[in-house]
Parts: sequence; structure tokens; C-alpha cells
Amino acid sequence: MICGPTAAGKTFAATWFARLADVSVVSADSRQLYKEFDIGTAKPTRRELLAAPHYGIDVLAPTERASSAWWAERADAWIDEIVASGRTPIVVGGTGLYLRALFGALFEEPILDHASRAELQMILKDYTTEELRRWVAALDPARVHLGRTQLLRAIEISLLTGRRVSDLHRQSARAPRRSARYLVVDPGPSLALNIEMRTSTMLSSGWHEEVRRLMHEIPDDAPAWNATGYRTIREMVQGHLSVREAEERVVIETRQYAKRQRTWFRHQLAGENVTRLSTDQSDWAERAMAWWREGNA
RNA sequence: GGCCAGGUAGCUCAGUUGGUAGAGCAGCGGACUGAAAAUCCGCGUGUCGGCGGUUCGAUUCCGCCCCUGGCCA
Repeated sequence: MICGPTAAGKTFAATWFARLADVSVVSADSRQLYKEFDIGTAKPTRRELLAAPHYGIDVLAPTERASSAWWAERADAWIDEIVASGRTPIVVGGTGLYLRALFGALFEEPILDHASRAELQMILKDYTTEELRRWVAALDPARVHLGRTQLLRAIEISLLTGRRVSDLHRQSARAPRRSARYLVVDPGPSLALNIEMRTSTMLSSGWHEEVRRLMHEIPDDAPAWNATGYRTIREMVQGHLSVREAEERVVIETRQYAKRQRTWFRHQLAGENVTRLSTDQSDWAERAMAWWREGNA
């Protein structure tokens, strides 16, 4: 599988391997899942789609909420399908949690009652993060240092199942669905330049037109909106930001996201099966080739 | 040319009644088990425009100079 920060050229790397074998690509990207959000999520180009069949792109409506477990289940099925057709699957993407859900261990989630879950979410919505943190300090202290999303999850599991998530993680660990060899693609210092160029290209390709259209069709709180840059471009379309300000803002947001991804792949992926590749280095093609042969020997 | 305002962190600025300074943003580091392009945690990186003077001590007071903006000529 291939991962790395955004704008690192992962899709390019994946289709590059299409010259070595009949590969099919499974996209591990929590934003490219969504239909209609095309330009700002940097979906594969027509040429890239022609080079290899792609799975996991445009599979959800913008109003639907994904989850890493849901994605892993689908990806597992896609990989079966690819293998059955005699092709080689490559999972490509930067959503670390999705990769963990597929190649690492999730836990067996107890059955949660839909109605009481929705009700609880309505109630918790109005609490400040500090208040939630105090709850978690009492309910599941091992999770208290994490962010709001995780605090909500810890409270939800504790209240609905009577058990701590941190205990469930240890006690109900599930065997990984799949194993993989990782190729972490990261150009290095030139990533910042890639991000600037990519943002500029998105804007000149009519990103604001796409956003203007989506603003009419899609509710403001749809999950798909929370992809880097979309809210900023929305503000631009509403006239709160100039094009220049919006572009600068999106570049910053993308760089910050890439930084979080680097931290994730640096520390959360500390396995033996990890090869790191910098496309800034002149011998990247030979190294990529070596990685491929090693796995298909 | 004269008058006024300003020159402090990468940027926008606060502040020191004289004891070498701190916010936001940016940046850097980190966390992450079913919302993850999400959600959080930590860290100040500095010839205080320059040169002199007063002072035990000047970023702060005084003088000159340089730069920026405004007003008057």
C-alpha cells in the first residue's frame, strides 16, 4: 500500500506501478469518497483513472457520514474483487485511521442502540470541550488527554455499554483484516511548493464555481464540507474573503493538514514493513521499482 | 523643507512610571482504535531602526540620523 501526506504524489506513484503490472487502486481517502466534491479533494484525473481501475471514489452522498470501520469493510470486499479478477490491489491514501482500520486492529464494538445514541449526541452537542473532559476524567481517565471527537466517543461507549473504550481496546481487539507492505511517499521540502501549486490550480479550475453550486444543493453541516479549504472557499464565495486571502488561507490549512499526516505516518506506522520514498531524490524510480519487486518476488 | 504619527518575533500589534519584553496568527513538536482533510495538547523563535548622551543600568529619558505613513508648504 502507498501512503503519505497530501499533495505528495501518491496517485501518481500508484499509476506509475501500472506499467509494471495490472494494478487496481483502492483509495483510502476519507474525502474522495464523496460525490460532487471533486476539485478541492484532488480526485484522480481522467488519465489516472484510465491507467488503472479505481475503487472508493464517489461512493457516498455528501450528506452521508463515513466511518473507518465501514470503509475497512468495503475496502476488504474491493480487494477480494480485485484479486478475483486477477489484478494486483494497491491501497493508496492519506487517511491514517482508515489504514489502521484495514491493516491494524479495531475492536469489536458492542451493539449500540441507534435511538439512544442519537439522543445522547443531541445532549452532548451543547457541552463545552472542558465539560466533556471532566466527564471523561471520571468515566475513562486514560482517554482524557485526547480531543473532543475522542471524548464524545469515550462518553458514548461508557454510557451506552457500561464499559470503558480503553478497556475494550485491550480486551476486544480484533485480528487485522489484511496485512500490507507500506510505501510512504513524501517528497520532502518541496511538498510546500506542491501545495501552493495545487491550490492555485484548483482555484483556476473553477473550484469556486463548484462550491457555489454545492452551497445551493448541500446543507451547510453535511460531512463532506469538512474537507480542507471548502469552508474557506465558501466564505470567499459569500464575499467575506478576497480570492488572494482565500488562497493564502487554503495553502496554510493544507500545509497544516500535511504536517499532521507526517506526524501520523512517522509515529503511528512504526512497523517493519515500512519503506520511505522521497520523490525529490533522483533515484526514486529505482527505489520504487525495488520496493515493488521485493513484494512480488 | 516644516509639523504629526509610527519603526518591538516571520506577520499584525501590546508593553516596560529606567532593571534586556508578550499576545494573536504563522511556524515547530506531539497525541490519535468506528466523525480522521476530523478533534485536541505542548513550545517564543527577539541587536526592541542606527549612532551617541544621561545613568550603577537605556528597548524605555535626551540629541542627531535613517526608514514608513499622513498633513502643511
